[in-house]
Amino acid sequence: MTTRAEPQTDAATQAEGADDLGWGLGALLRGYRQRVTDAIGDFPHGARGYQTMCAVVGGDHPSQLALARNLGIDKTVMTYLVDDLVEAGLVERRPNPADRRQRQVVATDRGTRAVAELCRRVDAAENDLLGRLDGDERATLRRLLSKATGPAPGHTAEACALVTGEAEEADRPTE
Amino acid sequence: MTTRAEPQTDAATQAEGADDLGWGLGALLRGYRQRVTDAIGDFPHGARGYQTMCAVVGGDHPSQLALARNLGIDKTVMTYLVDDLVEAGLVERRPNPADRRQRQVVATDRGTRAVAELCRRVDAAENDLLGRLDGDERATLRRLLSKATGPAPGHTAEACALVTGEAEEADRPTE
DNA sequence: ACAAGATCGTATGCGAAACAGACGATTGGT
DNA sequence: ACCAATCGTCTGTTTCGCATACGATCTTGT
Repeated sequence: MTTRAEPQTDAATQAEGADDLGWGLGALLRGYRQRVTDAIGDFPHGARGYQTMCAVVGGDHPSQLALARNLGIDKTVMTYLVDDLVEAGLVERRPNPADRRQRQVVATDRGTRAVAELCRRVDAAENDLLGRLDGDERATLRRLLSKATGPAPGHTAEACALVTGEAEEADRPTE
Repeated sequence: MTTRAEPQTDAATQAEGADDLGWGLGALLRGYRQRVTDAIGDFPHGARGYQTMCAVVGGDHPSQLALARNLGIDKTVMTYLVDDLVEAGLVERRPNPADRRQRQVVATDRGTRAVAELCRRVDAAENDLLGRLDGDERATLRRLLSKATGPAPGHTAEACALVTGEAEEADRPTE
């Protein structure tokens, strides 16, 4: 069958080199989720719920859909995710006066305070995650990530969507 | 120094600042998966299958379990993932002569060629993903990711596990 | 050599999550 | 007033991770 090849061929090094971006991203995100989940304890939906709260507090999203797109999750998921946050008294759903189809998600005082508290713990978790990097490198990594993904979450949802997958259908002829 | 702008309240900026690492990682990984999925077409298990193939070709993993740990996926998933790769004629399962409990996964010639071909497309997809970054920045990002996650995938699986979440229980009590 | 315990791969069941489709409510345009 | 489009919700399907269990195999102790 001549199936076997030596452990490290040209294709091997090429594979390793071309793939370690995806691998590194995956590994780092895994570590992030793991540590954040540990850090925030029993928050409604774990790291996802926390990130949602951050987006609610940090940016002004006119609708649940904008929120969902920003975070890259499905709108049907956002429904019961917001449900649980409301039930926990962390956010409120209020009809957008400009367009009553949309429901604007705003944080309650308690929600804002909870996020501020969690942010400290998450910050510690992030520093733990990036323990192999010194201060300059951490700042550089954050800056490069931010630059690669586009403007910060809170500002222009449209530009963010370019990276989060929003413009894929528009950009891509067929699938 | 930070990319932080001025728009909102204390809690808002704090939230945004503390969270944009997780957000950036998630957004970038989403973009990566999206583009890679598009690029490789109907590969057995999409981006996951491709990454598995890369690990098979690039590193010498003694067992399916080592492979699964390296990629951060469950061993039960690895079973039928390898099943499908075998069925597609890309890899072969062979008992490890040193330990017949383990099944070593080796790439066939066809699998190696397929990976080499896919690597080119994935490389293009990655360059597209990092379109906002220039050459130096891309190299820096890769370097920082690699440094943050530990040694390269193929070499020391134990050290990789430190970041992928394997050693969480053993490592954390003191930290 | 034999028994006891640990490890690897596989099969199975359960719960969570993503995804697609459909529906009511609402908006804007004609 | 009608029609198309959008938003939020609901439902069903499929996938995925995870925990458990079991047979095969290795390791260790006696």
